[in-house]
Amino acid sequence: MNYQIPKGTQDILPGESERWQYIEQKARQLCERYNYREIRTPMFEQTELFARGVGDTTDIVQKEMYTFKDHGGRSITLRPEGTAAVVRSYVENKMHGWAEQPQKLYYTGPMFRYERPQSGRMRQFVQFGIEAIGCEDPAIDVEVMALAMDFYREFGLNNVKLVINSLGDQSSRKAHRDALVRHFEPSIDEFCSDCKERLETNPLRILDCKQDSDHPLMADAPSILDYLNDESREYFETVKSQLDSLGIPYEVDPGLVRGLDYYNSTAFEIMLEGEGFGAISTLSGGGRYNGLVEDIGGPQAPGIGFALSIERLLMALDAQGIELPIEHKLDAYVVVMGDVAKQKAVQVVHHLRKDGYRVEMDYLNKKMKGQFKAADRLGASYTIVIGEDEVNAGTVNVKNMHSGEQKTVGFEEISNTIESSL
RNA sequence: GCGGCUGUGGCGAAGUCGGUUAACGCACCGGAUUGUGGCUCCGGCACUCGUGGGUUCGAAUCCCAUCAGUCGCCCCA
Repeated sequence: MNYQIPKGTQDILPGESERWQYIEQKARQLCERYNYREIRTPMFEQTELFARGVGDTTDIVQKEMYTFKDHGGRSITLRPEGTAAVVRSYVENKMHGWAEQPQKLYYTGPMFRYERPQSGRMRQFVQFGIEAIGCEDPAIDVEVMALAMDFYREFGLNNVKLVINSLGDQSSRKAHRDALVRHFEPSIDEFCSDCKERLETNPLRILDCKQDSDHPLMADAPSILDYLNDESREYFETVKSQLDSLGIPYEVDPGLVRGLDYYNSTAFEIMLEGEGFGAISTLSGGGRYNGLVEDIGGPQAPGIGFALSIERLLMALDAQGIELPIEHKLDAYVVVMGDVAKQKAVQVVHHLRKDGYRVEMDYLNKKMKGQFKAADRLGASYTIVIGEDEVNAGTVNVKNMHSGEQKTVGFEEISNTIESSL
Protein backbone atom coordinates (compact mmCIF):
# COMPACT_ATOMS: atom_id res chain seq x y z
CA MET A 1 0.00 0.00 0.00
CA ASN A 2 1.32 3.38 -0.99
CA TYR A 3 -0.06 6.09 1.19
CA GLN A 4 -0.74 9.36 -0.47
CA ILE A 5 -1.54 12.83 0.68
CA PRO A 6 -5.25 13.69 0.30
CA LYS A 7 -6.23 15.60 -2.81
CA GLY A 8 -5.93 19.33 -2.52
CA THR A 9 -3.55 19.28 0.44
CA GLN A 10 0.18 19.77 0.55
CA ASP A 11 3.20 18.93 2.64
CA ILE A 12 5.31 21.94 3.42
CA LEU A 13 8.85 20.64 3.53
CA PRO A 14 12.09 22.10 4.88
CA GLY A 15 13.20 24.76 2.46
CA GLU A 16 9.60 25.81 2.00
CA SER A 17 8.54 25.86 5.64
CA GLU A 18 11.02 28.65 6.34
CA ARG A 19 9.15 30.84 3.89
CA TRP A 20 5.92 30.18 5.76
CA GLN A 21 7.56 31.00 9.06
CA TYR A 22 8.92 34.21 7.66
CA ILE A 23 5.52 35.28 6.36
CA GLU A 24 3.73 34.36 9.57
CA GLN A 25 6.30 36.27 11.56
CA LYS A 26 5.80 39.36 9.39
CA ALA A 27 2.05 39.05 9.81
CA ARG A 28 2.36 38.92 13.59
CA GLN A 29 4.68 41.90 13.70
CA LEU A 30 2.30 43.85 11.53
CA CYS A 31 -0.62 43.04 13.81
CA GLU A 32 1.38 44.16 16.80
CA ARG A 33 1.95 47.56 15.24
CA TYR A 34 -1.75 47.92 14.51
CA ASN A 35 -2.60 46.58 17.95
CA TYR A 36 -4.48 43.48 16.86
CA ARG A 37 -4.21 40.48 19.18
CA GLU A 38 -4.28 36.84 18.28
CA ILE A 39 -7.34 34.67 18.76
CA ARG A 40 -7.21 30.91 18.26
CA THR A 41 -10.42 29.05 17.65
CA PRO A 42 -10.96 25.36 16.83
CA MET A 43 -10.56 24.09 13.32
CA PHE A 44 -14.04 22.64 13.45
CA GLU A 45 -17.34 24.00 14.68
CA GLN A 46 -20.98 23.04 14.73
CA THR A 47 -22.19 22.88 11.15
CA GLU A 48 -25.04 25.21 11.97
CA LEU A 49 -22.64 28.05 12.79
CA PHE A 50 -21.38 28.21 9.22
CA ALA A 51 -24.77 27.56 7.66
CA ARG A 52 -26.18 30.51 9.58
CA GLY A 53 -23.12 32.72 9.58
CA VAL A 54 -21.78 32.30 6.06
CA GLY A 55 -25.23 31.93 4.53
CA ASP A 56 -27.36 29.13 3.12
CA THR A 57 -27.29 30.43 -0.43
CA THR A 58 -23.51 30.57 -0.71
CA ASP A 59 -21.51 28.00 -2.65
CA ILE A 60 -19.42 27.43 0.43
CA VAL A 61 -22.37 26.16 2.40
CA GLN A 62 -24.16 24.48 -0.46
CA LYS A 63 -21.35 22.38 -1.83
CA GLU A 64 -17.95 23.05 -0.32
CA MET A 65 -18.13 22.17 3.36
CA TYR A 66 -16.32 19.25 4.96
CA THR A 67 -19.15 18.04 7.16
CA PHE A 68 -19.34 14.84 9.18
CA LYS A 69 -21.06 13.35 12.19
CA ASP A 70 -18.94 12.79 15.27
CA HIS A 71 -19.43 9.82 17.58
CA GLY A 72 -21.98 11.75 19.58
CA GLY A 73 -24.10 12.24 16.48
CA ARG A 74 -23.35 15.96 16.27
CA SER A 75 -22.89 17.53 12.85
CA ILE A 76 -19.39 18.97 12.68
CA THR A 77 -17.82 21.06 9.91
CA LEU A 78 -14.19 21.87 9.25
CA ARG A 79 -14.06 25.64 9.14
CA PRO A 80 -14.28 27.00 5.59
CA GLU A 81 -13.41 30.54 6.68
CA GLY A 82 -12.45 32.41 9.81
CA THR A 83 -14.99 35.11 10.54
CA ALA A 84 -17.95 33.03 11.69
CA ALA A 85 -15.84 31.22 14.27
CA VAL A 86 -14.26 34.41 15.56
CA VAL A 87 -17.66 36.01 15.94
CA ARG A 88 -18.93 32.89 17.71
CA SER A 89 -16.05 33.13 20.14
CA TYR A 90 -16.58 36.85 20.60
CA VAL A 91 -20.20 36.23 21.54
CA GLU A 92 -19.63 33.11 23.61
CA ASN A 93 -16.85 34.72 25.63
CA LYS A 94 -18.78 37.96 25.98
CA MET A 95 -15.91 39.94 24.53
CA HIS A 96 -18.36 42.77 23.89
CA GLY A 97 -18.08 43.33 27.62
CA TRP A 98 -14.31 43.58 27.70
CA ALA A 99 -12.80 46.93 28.51
CA GLU A 100 -10.98 47.37 25.23
CA GLN A 101 -13.35 48.23 22.39
CA PRO A 102 -13.46 47.64 19.59
CA GLN A 103 -12.02 44.16 19.88
CA LYS A 104 -9.24 43.92 17.34
CA LEU A 105 -8.34 40.31 16.63
CA TYR A 106 -6.21 38.35 14.20
CA TYR A 107 -5.92 34.68 13.36
CA THR A 108 -3.97 32.43 11.11
CA GLY A 109 -4.43 28.78 10.28
CA PRO A 110 -5.85 26.23 7.89
CA MET A 111 -9.30 26.47 6.32
CA PHE A 112 -11.07 23.71 4.43
CA ARG A 113 -13.25 23.75 1.36
CA TYR A 114 -14.20 20.77 -0.75
CA GLU A 115 -13.45 21.96 -4.28
CA ARG A 116 -11.58 20.81 -7.35
CA PRO A 117 -8.06 21.97 -6.67
CA GLN A 118 -6.23 24.16 -9.14
CA SER A 119 -3.56 26.77 -9.09
CA GLY A 120 -4.12 28.93 -6.02
CA ARG A 121 -6.99 26.85 -4.74
CA MET A 122 -6.49 24.05 -2.27
CA ARG A 123 -8.87 21.99 -0.16
CA GLN A 124 -6.81 22.88 2.85
CA PHE A 125 -5.35 26.34 2.67
CA VAL A 126 -3.99 28.81 5.17
CA GLN A 127 -5.57 32.14 5.83
CA PHE A 128 -4.34 35.07 7.81
CA GLY A 129 -7.13 37.42 8.75
CA ILE A 130 -8.18 40.16 11.12
CA GLU A 131 -11.49 41.24 12.60
CA ALA A 132 -12.41 44.52 14.30
CA ILE A 133 -15.67 44.06 16.15
CA GLY A 134 -17.65 46.59 18.09
CA CYS A 135 -17.55 49.82 16.13
CA GLU A 136 -18.72 51.33 12.91
CA ASP A 137 -16.39 54.10 11.97
CA PRO A 138 -14.91 54.72 8.52
CA ALA A 139 -11.53 55.07 10.21
CA ILE A 140 -11.50 51.43 11.22
CA ASP A 141 -12.53 50.35 7.73
CA VAL A 142 -9.56 52.27 6.42
CA GLU A 143 -7.31 50.80 9.09
CA VAL A 144 -8.21 47.27 8.01
CA MET A 145 -7.49 48.06 4.37
CA ALA A 146 -4.28 49.84 5.27
CA LEU A 147 -3.08 46.84 7.24
CA ALA A 148 -3.90 44.54 4.36
CA MET A 149 -2.01 46.69 1.89
CA ASP A 150 0.90 47.11 4.31
CA PHE A 151 1.15 43.36 4.55
CA TYR A 152 1.86 42.99 0.86
CA ARG A 153 4.21 45.94 0.91
CA GLU A 154 6.32 44.09 3.51
CA PHE A 155 7.37 41.66 0.83
CA GLY A 156 7.92 44.12 -1.98
CA LEU A 157 5.08 42.77 -4.06
CA ASN A 158 4.32 44.86 -7.14
CA ASN A 159 1.09 45.54 -9.01
CA VAL A 160 -1.12 45.10 -5.98
CA LYS A 161 -4.46 46.79 -6.42
CA LEU A 162 -7.10 47.69 -3.86
CA VAL A 163 -10.64 47.48 -5.20
CA ILE A 164 -13.51 48.78 -3.08
CA ASN A 165 -17.25 49.03 -3.19
CA SER A 166 -20.13 49.71 -0.88
CA LEU A 167 -22.89 47.16 -0.59
CA GLY A 168 -24.96 49.58 1.45
CA ASP A 169 -26.99 49.11 4.57
CA GLN A 170 -30.21 47.14 4.80
CA SER A 171 -32.55 49.73 3.31
CA SER A 172 -30.10 50.59 0.52
CA ARG A 173 -29.70 46.93 -0.32
CA LYS A 174 -33.44 46.39 -0.36
CA ALA A 175 -33.96 49.29 -2.77
CA HIS A 176 -31.17 48.02 -4.98
CA ARG A 177 -32.41 44.48 -4.88
CA ASP A 178 -35.88 45.56 -5.96
CA ALA A 179 -34.38 47.56 -8.79
CA LEU A 180 -32.35 44.57 -9.95
CA VAL A 181 -35.39 42.34 -9.96
CA ARG A 182 -37.34 44.93 -11.96
CA HIS A 183 -34.41 45.20 -14.37
CA PHE A 184 -33.81 41.52 -15.04
CA GLU A 185 -37.19 39.89 -14.48
CA PRO A 186 -38.79 40.67 -17.87
CA SER A 187 -35.92 39.01 -19.76
CA ILE A 188 -34.77 36.46 -17.23
CA ASP A 189 -35.45 33.62 -19.65
CA GLU A 190 -32.44 34.77 -21.69
CA PHE A 191 -30.16 34.09 -18.74
CA CYS A 192 -28.50 30.92 -17.48
CA SER A 193 -30.24 28.63 -15.04
CA ASP A 194 -28.06 29.81 -12.18
CA CYS A 195 -29.11 33.38 -12.79
CA LYS A 196 -32.77 32.44 -12.87
CA GLU A 197 -32.30 31.06 -9.40
CA ARG A 198 -30.26 34.06 -8.30
CA LEU A 199 -33.15 36.34 -9.22
CA GLU A 200 -35.01 34.78 -6.32
CA THR A 201 -32.23 34.13 -3.85
CA ASN A 202 -29.68 36.88 -4.38
CA PRO A 203 -30.10 39.03 -7.49
CA LEU A 204 -26.88 40.86 -6.68
CA ARG A 205 -24.96 37.77 -7.70
CA ILE A 206 -26.33 37.96 -11.24
CA LEU A 207 -23.90 40.83 -11.78
CA ASP A 208 -21.09 38.45 -10.93
CA CYS A 209 -22.13 35.83 -13.49
CA LYS A 210 -19.39 35.05 -16.02
CA GLN A 211 -21.70 33.19 -18.38
CA ASP A 212 -24.09 36.05 -18.96
CA SER A 213 -21.57 38.86 -18.68
CA ASP A 214 -22.12 39.87 -22.31
CA HIS A 215 -25.87 40.20 -22.02
CA PRO A 216 -26.98 43.77 -22.88
CA LEU A 217 -28.92 44.07 -19.66
CA MET A 218 -25.68 43.70 -17.68
CA ALA A 219 -24.18 46.91 -18.97
CA ASP A 220 -26.95 49.16 -17.74
CA ALA A 221 -27.94 47.17 -14.69
CA PRO A 222 -28.71 49.30 -11.67
CA SER A 223 -25.57 50.02 -9.66
CA ILE A 224 -25.68 49.71 -5.89
CA LEU A 225 -23.91 53.02 -5.69
CA ASP A 226 -27.00 54.73 -7.14
CA TYR A 227 -29.18 53.22 -4.45
CA LEU A 228 -27.16 54.04 -1.38
CA ASN A 229 -29.16 56.12 1.03
CA ASP A 230 -27.62 59.28 2.48
CA GLU A 231 -26.04 57.55 5.44
CA SER A 232 -24.46 54.79 3.41
CA ARG A 233 -23.24 57.17 0.75
CA GLU A 234 -21.71 59.51 3.28
CA TYR A 235 -20.00 56.60 5.03
CA PHE A 236 -18.52 55.37 1.78
CA GLU A 237 -17.39 58.89 0.84
CA THR A 238 -15.59 59.22 4.15
CA VAL A 239 -13.86 55.88 3.66
CA LYS A 240 -12.66 57.01 0.26
CA SER A 241 -11.44 60.39 1.38
CA GLN A 242 -9.53 58.83 4.28
CA LEU A 243 -7.89 56.39 1.89
CA ASP A 244 -6.97 59.41 -0.21
CA SER A 245 -5.50 61.20 2.75
CA LEU A 246 -3.30 58.19 3.52
CA GLY A 247 -2.16 58.04 -0.05
CA ILE A 248 -3.54 54.55 -0.53
CA PRO A 249 -4.62 54.18 -4.14
CA TYR A 250 -7.82 52.28 -4.86
CA GLU A 251 -10.33 51.61 -7.55
CA VAL A 252 -14.10 51.69 -7.07
CA ASP A 253 -15.82 48.72 -8.67
CA PRO A 254 -19.61 48.80 -8.31
CA GLY A 255 -19.62 45.21 -9.56
CA LEU A 256 -17.57 43.95 -6.63
CA VAL A 257 -19.82 41.47 -4.88
CA ARG A 258 -18.44 39.35 -2.11
CA GLY A 259 -19.36 35.71 -1.99
CA LEU A 260 -20.52 35.46 1.59
CA ASP A 261 -23.94 36.56 2.76
CA TYR A 262 -22.80 38.45 5.82
CA TYR A 263 -21.13 41.29 3.98
CA ASN A 264 -22.63 44.77 3.77
CA SER A 265 -21.46 48.38 3.59
CA THR A 266 -17.72 48.51 2.81
CA ALA A 267 -16.43 45.62 0.73
CA PHE A 268 -12.98 45.25 -0.77
CA GLU A 269 -10.61 42.92 -2.51
CA ILE A 270 -6.93 43.04 -3.15
CA MET A 271 -5.99 41.86 -6.59
CA LEU A 272 -2.75 41.19 -8.37
CA GLU A 273 -2.33 42.52 -11.87
CA GLY A 274 0.05 41.05 -14.41
CA GLU A 275 1.20 37.79 -15.87
CA GLY A 276 2.28 34.49 -14.45
CA PHE A 277 -0.37 34.04 -11.85
CA GLY A 278 -2.78 31.53 -13.34
CA ALA A 279 -6.47 32.25 -13.42
CA ILE A 280 -6.62 33.52 -9.87
CA SER A 281 -6.07 37.19 -9.28
CA THR A 282 -7.66 37.78 -5.89
CA LEU A 283 -5.11 37.82 -3.11
CA SER A 284 -7.47 38.69 -0.32
CA GLY A 285 -10.93 39.93 0.40
CA GLY A 286 -12.89 41.48 3.20
CA GLY A 287 -15.62 43.79 4.23
CA ARG A 288 -18.04 44.94 6.82
CA TYR A 289 -20.49 42.56 8.44
CA ASN A 290 -22.87 44.67 10.49
CA GLY A 291 -25.54 42.35 11.81
CA LEU A 292 -23.55 39.13 11.88
CA VAL A 293 -22.90 39.28 15.61
CA GLU A 294 -26.62 39.56 16.24
CA ASP A 295 -27.35 36.73 13.81
CA ILE A 296 -25.07 34.54 15.86
CA GLY A 297 -26.85 35.42 19.06
CA GLY A 298 -24.80 38.33 20.32
CA PRO A 299 -25.58 41.95 20.98
CA GLN A 300 -25.73 44.61 18.32
CA ALA A 301 -22.06 44.90 17.34
CA PRO A 302 -20.89 45.92 13.89
CA GLY A 303 -17.69 44.43 12.54
CA ILE A 304 -15.24 44.46 9.69
CA GLY A 305 -12.43 42.17 8.67
CA PHE A 306 -10.47 40.62 5.88
CA ALA A 307 -8.66 37.41 5.12
CA LEU A 308 -5.85 36.50 2.79
CA SER A 309 -4.37 33.28 1.60
CA ILE A 310 -0.74 32.55 2.33
CA GLU A 311 -0.60 30.18 -0.65
CA ARG A 312 -1.61 32.95 -3.00
CA LEU A 313 0.92 35.32 -1.51
CA LEU A 314 3.62 32.73 -2.13
CA MET A 315 2.40 32.26 -5.70
CA ALA A 316 2.51 35.99 -6.24
CA LEU A 317 6.03 36.21 -4.84
CA ASP A 318 7.13 33.40 -7.16
CA ALA A 319 5.44 35.01 -10.13
CA GLN A 320 7.38 38.21 -9.49
CA GLY A 321 10.64 36.45 -8.71
CA ILE A 322 10.78 37.83 -5.18
CA GLU A 323 13.05 35.92 -2.80
CA LEU A 324 12.44 36.13 0.91
CA PRO A 325 15.54 36.87 2.98
CA ILE A 326 15.90 33.50 4.60
CA GLU A 327 19.20 32.35 6.05
CA HIS A 328 19.82 28.85 7.20
CA LYS A 329 23.56 28.68 7.03
CA LEU A 330 25.62 26.85 9.60
CA ASP A 331 28.15 28.59 11.79
CA ALA A 332 30.33 25.53 11.98
CA TYR A 333 30.64 21.96 10.78
CA VAL A 334 32.71 19.58 12.83
CA VAL A 335 34.79 17.18 10.73
CA VAL A 336 35.72 13.97 12.49
CA MET A 337 38.53 11.50 11.79
CA GLY A 338 38.34 8.24 13.68
CA ASP A 339 36.44 6.85 16.65
CA VAL A 340 38.52 8.50 19.35
CA ALA A 341 37.96 11.88 17.77
CA LYS A 342 34.26 11.25 17.40
CA GLN A 343 33.73 11.25 21.15
CA LYS A 344 35.51 14.53 21.42
CA ALA A 345 33.60 15.91 18.48
CA VAL A 346 30.29 15.13 20.11
CA GLN A 347 31.39 17.20 23.09
CA VAL A 348 32.63 20.07 20.96
CA VAL A 349 29.39 20.17 19.01
CA HIS A 350 27.35 20.13 22.19
CA HIS A 351 29.29 22.99 23.75
CA LEU A 352 29.20 25.13 20.66
CA ARG A 353 25.43 24.70 20.49
CA LYS A 354 25.16 25.71 24.13
CA ASP A 355 27.15 28.80 23.25
CA GLY A 356 24.46 29.62 20.70
CA TYR A 357 26.06 28.52 17.45
CA ARG A 358 24.36 26.59 14.71
CA VAL A 359 26.50 23.50 14.41
CA GLU A 360 26.41 20.20 12.57
CA MET A 361 28.63 17.13 12.36
CA ASP A 362 28.89 13.92 10.39
CA TYR A 363 26.88 10.89 11.45
CA LEU A 364 27.52 8.74 8.39
CA ASN A 365 31.24 8.05 8.92
CA LYS A 366 32.03 9.81 5.70
CA LYS A 367 35.55 10.36 4.59
CA MET A 368 37.09 13.72 5.20
CA LYS A 369 36.41 14.86 1.66
CA GLY A 370 32.74 13.97 1.97
CA GLN A 371 32.51 15.83 5.25
CA PHE A 372 34.01 18.95 3.75
CA LYS A 373 31.58 18.69 0.89
CA ALA A 374 28.72 18.47 3.35
CA ALA A 375 30.07 21.48 5.23
CA ASP A 376 30.24 23.40 2.01
CA ARG A 377 26.75 22.45 0.95
CA LEU A 378 25.35 23.48 4.32
CA GLY A 379 27.01 26.85 3.96
CA ALA A 380 29.14 26.42 7.09
CA SER A 381 31.25 29.47 7.87
CA TYR A 382 33.81 27.30 9.66
CA THR A 383 34.90 23.72 9.76
CA ILE A 384 36.44 22.34 12.88
CA VAL A 385 38.65 19.33 12.20
CA ILE A 386 39.21 16.84 14.99
CA GLY A 387 41.41 13.77 14.43
CA GLU A 388 43.59 11.67 16.67
CA ASP A 389 46.42 14.17 16.46
CA GLU A 390 44.18 16.92 17.72
CA VAL A 391 42.75 14.81 20.51
CA ASN A 392 46.26 13.96 21.69
CA ALA A 393 47.38 17.56 21.49
CA GLY A 394 44.17 18.89 23.06
CA THR A 395 43.53 21.15 20.09
CA VAL A 396 41.36 21.42 17.02
CA ASN A 397 41.94 22.84 13.58
CA VAL A 398 39.59 25.69 12.74
CA LYS A 399 39.21 26.57 9.08
CA ASN A 400 37.50 29.64 7.71
CA MET A 401 35.63 28.26 4.72
CA HIS A 402 35.50 31.61 3.05
CA SER A 403 39.16 32.55 3.15
CA GLY A 404 40.59 29.07 3.48
CA GLU A 405 42.66 30.28 6.41
CA GLN A 406 43.31 27.73 9.17
CA LYS A 407 44.56 27.83 12.70
CA THR A 408 45.09 25.45 15.56
CA VAL A 409 43.43 26.32 18.85
CA GLY A 410 42.72 24.61 22.15
CA PHE A 411 39.28 23.22 22.95
CA GLU A 412 38.41 26.14 25.20
CA GLU A 413 39.18 28.71 22.55
CA ILE A 414 36.91 27.41 19.81
CA SER A 415 33.95 29.65 20.57
CA ASN A 416 36.11 32.74 20.82
CA THR A 417 37.92 31.92 17.62
CA ILE A 418 34.67 31.65 15.74
CA GLU A 419 33.09 34.64 17.38
CA SER A 420 36.01 36.96 16.83
CA SER A 421 36.04 36.07 13.17
CA LEU A 422 32.33 36.36 12.50
C1' G B 1 -20.32 18.74 -10.94
C1' C B 2 -17.94 19.53 -16.15
C1' G B 3 -13.56 19.89 -19.62
C1' G B 4 -8.09 19.89 -21.39
C1' C B 5 -3.11 18.06 -20.52
C1' U B 6 0.34 14.75 -18.04
C1' G B 7 2.29 10.06 -15.47
C1' U B 8 9.69 7.03 -17.75
C1' G B 9 15.92 6.16 -12.01
C1' G B 10 15.96 10.11 -5.75
C1' C B 11 14.82 14.80 -9.03
C1' G B 12 14.32 17.12 -14.14
C1' A B 13 13.54 14.91 -18.61
C1' A B 14 14.48 12.37 -24.23
C1' G B 15 12.22 8.36 -26.53
C1' U B 16 5.48 7.88 -28.37
C1' C B 17 4.20 6.45 -37.37
C1' G B 18 5.47 -0.64 -32.10
C1' G B 19 11.42 -3.63 -33.20
C1' U B 20 17.18 -5.95 -29.93
C1' U B 21 21.44 -3.05 -24.58
C1' A B 22 15.46 2.96 -22.36
C1' A B 23 19.40 8.71 -23.98
C1' C B 24 21.00 13.04 -21.38
C1' G B 25 21.36 16.47 -17.16
C1' C B 26 21.24 17.07 -11.71
C1' A B 27 21.99 14.46 -7.18
C1' C B 28 24.62 10.43 -4.87
C1' C B 29 29.17 7.03 -4.39
C1' G B 30 34.43 6.06 -5.75
C1' G B 31 39.07 7.78 -7.99
C1' A B 32 42.69 11.60 -10.05
C1' U B 33 44.09 14.49 -4.82
C1' U B 34 46.54 8.53 1.92
C1' G B 35 43.88 14.48 6.96
C1' U B 36 40.84 19.45 3.80
C1' G B 37 35.21 21.86 0.34
C1' G B 38 33.70 24.98 -3.98
C1' C B 39 36.24 24.24 -10.30
C1' U B 40 37.77 20.24 -13.68
C1' C B 41 38.39 15.21 -15.51
C1' C B 42 37.57 9.74 -15.18
C1' G B 43 34.59 5.74 -13.42
C1' G B 44 30.20 3.78 -10.86
C1' C B 45 25.20 3.04 -8.62
C1' A B 46 20.16 3.36 -9.82
C1' C B 47 14.23 3.07 -13.93
C1' U B 48 8.36 -3.10 -12.36
C1' C B 49 8.23 3.15 -18.31
C1' G B 50 1.40 5.06 -12.63
C1' U B 51 -1.79 0.40 -12.22
C1' G B 52 -4.87 -3.56 -14.48
C1' G B 53 -6.45 -5.79 -18.82
C1' G B 54 -6.41 -6.16 -24.32
C1' U B 55 -4.23 -6.15 -29.56
C1' U B 56 0.54 -8.16 -31.56
C1' C B 57 5.75 -12.63 -33.18
C1' G B 58 7.09 -8.22 -30.30
C1' A B 59 4.22 -2.58 -26.37
C1' A B 60 7.21 2.95 -22.60
C1' U B 61 4.94 3.54 -27.63
C1' C B 62 -1.63 1.32 -30.05
C1' C B 63 -6.79 0.29 -27.54
C1' C B 64 -9.98 -0.02 -23.04
C1' A B 65 -10.43 0.66 -17.96
C1' U B 66 -8.65 2.65 -13.51
C1' C B 67 -5.80 5.62 -10.12
C1' A B 68 -3.00 9.94 -9.38
C1' G B 69 -1.18 14.74 -10.58
C1' U B 70 -1.94 19.32 -13.00
C1' C B 71 -4.49 23.33 -15.46
C1' G B 72 -9.17 25.53 -16.60
C1' C B 73 -14.89 26.31 -15.96
C1' C B 74 -18.28 27.30 -11.74
C1' C B 75 -17.06 29.71 -7.25
C1' C B 76 -13.57 31.66 -4.09
C1' A B 77 -8.64 33.17 -0.24
